[in-house]
Amino acid sequence: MAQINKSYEPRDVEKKWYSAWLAAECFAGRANPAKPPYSVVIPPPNVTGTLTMGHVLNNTIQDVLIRRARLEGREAMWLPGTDHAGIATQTVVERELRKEKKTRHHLGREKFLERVWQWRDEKGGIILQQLQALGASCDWSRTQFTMDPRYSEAVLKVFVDLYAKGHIYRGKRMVNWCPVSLTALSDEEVIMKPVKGFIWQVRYELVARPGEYITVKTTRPETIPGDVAIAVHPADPRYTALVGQQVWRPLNRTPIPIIADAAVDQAFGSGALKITPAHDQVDFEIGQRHGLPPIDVLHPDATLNDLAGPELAGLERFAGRKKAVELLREAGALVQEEVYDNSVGYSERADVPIEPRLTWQWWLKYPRVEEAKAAVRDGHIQFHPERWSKVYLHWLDGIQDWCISRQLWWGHRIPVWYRAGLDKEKLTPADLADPAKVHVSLAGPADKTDWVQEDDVLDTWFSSWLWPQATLGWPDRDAMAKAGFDCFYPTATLVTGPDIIFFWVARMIMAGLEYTGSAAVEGREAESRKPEIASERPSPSTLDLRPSTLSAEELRRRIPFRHVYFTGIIRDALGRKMSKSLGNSPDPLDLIAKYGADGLRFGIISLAPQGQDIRFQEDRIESGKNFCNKLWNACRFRQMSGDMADNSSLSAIMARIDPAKFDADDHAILDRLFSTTRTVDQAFGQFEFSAAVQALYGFFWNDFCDWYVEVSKSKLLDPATKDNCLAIQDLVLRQALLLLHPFTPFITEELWHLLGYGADGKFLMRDARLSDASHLAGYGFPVDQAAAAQVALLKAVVSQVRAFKAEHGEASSKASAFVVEAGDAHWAVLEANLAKLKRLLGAASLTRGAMSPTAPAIVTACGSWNLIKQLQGDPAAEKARLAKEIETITRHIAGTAARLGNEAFVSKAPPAVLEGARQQLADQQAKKAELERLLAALG
RNA sequence: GGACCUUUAGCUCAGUUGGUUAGAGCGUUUCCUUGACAUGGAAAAGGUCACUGGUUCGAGUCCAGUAAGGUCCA
Repeated sequence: MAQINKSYEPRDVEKKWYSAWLAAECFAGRANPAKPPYSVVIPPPNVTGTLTMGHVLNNTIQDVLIRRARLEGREAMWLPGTDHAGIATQTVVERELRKEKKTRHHLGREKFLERVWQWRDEKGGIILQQLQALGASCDWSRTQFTMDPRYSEAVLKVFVDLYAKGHIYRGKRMVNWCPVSLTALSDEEVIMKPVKGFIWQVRYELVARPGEYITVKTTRPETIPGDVAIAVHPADPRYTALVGQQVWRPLNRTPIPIIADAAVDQAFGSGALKITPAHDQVDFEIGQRHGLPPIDVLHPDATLNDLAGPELAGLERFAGRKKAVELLREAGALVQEEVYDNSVGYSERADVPIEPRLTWQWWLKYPRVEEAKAAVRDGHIQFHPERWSKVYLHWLDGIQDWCISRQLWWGHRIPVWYRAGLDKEKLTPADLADPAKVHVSLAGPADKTDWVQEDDVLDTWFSSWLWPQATLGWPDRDAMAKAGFDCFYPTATLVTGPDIIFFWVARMIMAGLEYTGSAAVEGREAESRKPEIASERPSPSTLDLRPSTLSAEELRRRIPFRHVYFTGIIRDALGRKMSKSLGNSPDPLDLIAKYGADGLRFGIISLAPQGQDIRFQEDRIESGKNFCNKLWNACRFRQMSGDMADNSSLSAIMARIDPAKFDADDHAILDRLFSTTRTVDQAFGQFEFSAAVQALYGFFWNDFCDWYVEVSKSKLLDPATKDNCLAIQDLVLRQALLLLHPFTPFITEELWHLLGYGADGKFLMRDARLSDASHLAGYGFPVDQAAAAQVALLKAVVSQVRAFKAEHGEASSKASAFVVEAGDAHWAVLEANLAKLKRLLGAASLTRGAMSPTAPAIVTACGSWNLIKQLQGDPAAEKARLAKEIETITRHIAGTAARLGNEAFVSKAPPAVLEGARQQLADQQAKKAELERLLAALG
């Protein structure tokens, strides 16, 4: 057996085992009727992404779950992959092109896409390699990409199907337009930010009554040329007389009407509102009601166009705003300029203010909204922490149609074809429903020359919402059988951040409910034989969304996952989000190099309690590393302590243990092993990973290393106890390695083999099985609670006496002499543990005898102790010390006595509590009496 | 404006259904290189559990309110 080095060096160990695991296909999850399945799909990182601390936390938790499931004997399968990330990826490649002084338009769509694929093949998916460094035990043979041909087909099939069912429609509506990326964004991709700006009061002169004005407030004077009306509330007495009149629009001077509309807020500003239908959602709706056509004064890149008038045309929008203010001032239309705190929507990706813009887009009316609520409300899907379900349900209550088209090239091109020669901008609802004009199918029209395909691609989330089922082969029956769909769907747990609860979690649930379950798949097959497009499609406004028809059983079969664990967000030490621009995010690979993957994993889990954001502290990662070193050295101690015996199985080790030879410490450590096993079991059940890690840390470091290993040192010298002690160490180390393995996979695998728990070709991670507490107890060891209590007593005494020594200036290692005055029972306990105690206390002698009045003394739970020093103690100081202790104990006695003197407490408190208090009082009084005796003896 | 979260030691956080003198890690101070580990050991100092009321024999824990900070939605 190889000798264990003095300190743990992670680098080589990690490399060695990861390749060994890969070579032995330890990560493979295969449908296996003999084992209960446990599956997890990775939240696919952007293909452009690199590993962040957020990924570290998220993927460590997934790996912990998967590795624990393996040890519990489940068929564990963790499915990895990446997301094509439309805008992000396209932006990366366009940036490369810019260095060559080119744009994607120079290349054309086809060449550009070739270029993107080339980029993907060369540089995409680095993050998956990085996950390997972290130890992620994904089944890499299943790696998926949302643009893979089979996956893409699933995406497009869903589009065609939802179109056929009337859930998808094309409409010219107000969207969030990103003037940098030149594409529509969904509401979820817009970040509201507070912005300090101005609001301007502008007056519009009445055409019929020169010199009289109506005043409005606006933050966007550059859009005034797009004004088509001034609106007031119909019940506003200030303006009733003016409704129907005309005013002069002050820029691009034209008469526009004053109209009345109930949507106007009378309390805002003057109560009059300028109506610019092309640039504001509310204005658009008001314009629609009054038959006022919008005037769009902006180009797609948000520069002002000719409709803005000659002075403004060509200006960038913020320059245009300044210019518009100048023009208004010159024209005498500007009444006032005020500082104003506004809330402005920013494009998440490009970080510029979005423009509300009227464009033709494809929209989805969500399927299965009611069922999606029921699935969570009725507990078929459980959120951890539970409170997120409220956020989820609230979003579903106010759900808006999803803008699924994007004006990008990289993505799933929408499978819609328009008859050549049609003006796409001018299609009526009737045209859109006419198969002779618009064709929707997977294969496309038979005669492609006569048709033109839609330019737009689908929102990336329209592919990732199918992730749990499409990665398992859906909807292709052969692929599903091969991937083990029936075994692994629904997946067990989704681990993700609450920031994508709407983007992704909710949508996956709806997609799962719509498209999985045996009935749904059968149904689809029947449907696909029908013509793709119904001749009479319901118009979107009258679409009859099907009521909830899924039984509870069907819901359980269709949901994509049973549990959703929401991680916290990793923040820096100041509580700020980690971001590239702030540069406050450490590189996880640096941390792995510095602390080891296991140290990083252990550290990140230990500082991530359920449901809270996490302030990152590198010192916690360092203590993860230190823990690994402690584990390492405890095993090293075992190896140095005696020859290795049969460790090949749990029962082999158990057979080496003879309970008849147990002393109190043996009982106590086994008691703690069992209770820690239970604690960890429970923590997993409640998704409390940091609690599990803390329990293991405390058990291993404090109970095992600080106490049991120390007492072992004298037990190992005695041939009568040596073998038993080694066997108990072997048992504790084995179980500790098993319990720790999900958190620290590399070091535990290494030690597993170094200590002979696993044979060659067998792996802790794959072949070992975790025994729960009741299974361990099944070996019939009588864990003696009285013995465990005795150890607790000894620990308290040892700690007290050590402090006593330190207080009197004796180093813990100094061989001191103690005289103890104790009753027979207490002395019996001390005597039985004499060798251990002398070692733990650094005592040259520990004898029973009468107290000396001059030597320093202390009252412990096991009698009174003298510390015999070469020089005599200082009686005055000793007196003062004892007096202070008496004062403290007297205070405690008063408190306890007061509680017991309370009639209500005595009559109402439970007997155990009452008895505890009485015992406490007795102990306190005894201690006080002893202290007083010592004080009196000093004279 | 609505909803949720947080407030406990110098810092970051635990504290499960209310029950002895409120815990951990890091940091600080003192001592110790003894044969697993200085990535270590032994000890010490450090808390009015944000605030105000209430329920209770008993509140860090339950209830109501206030304040501060944060997140999401509109």
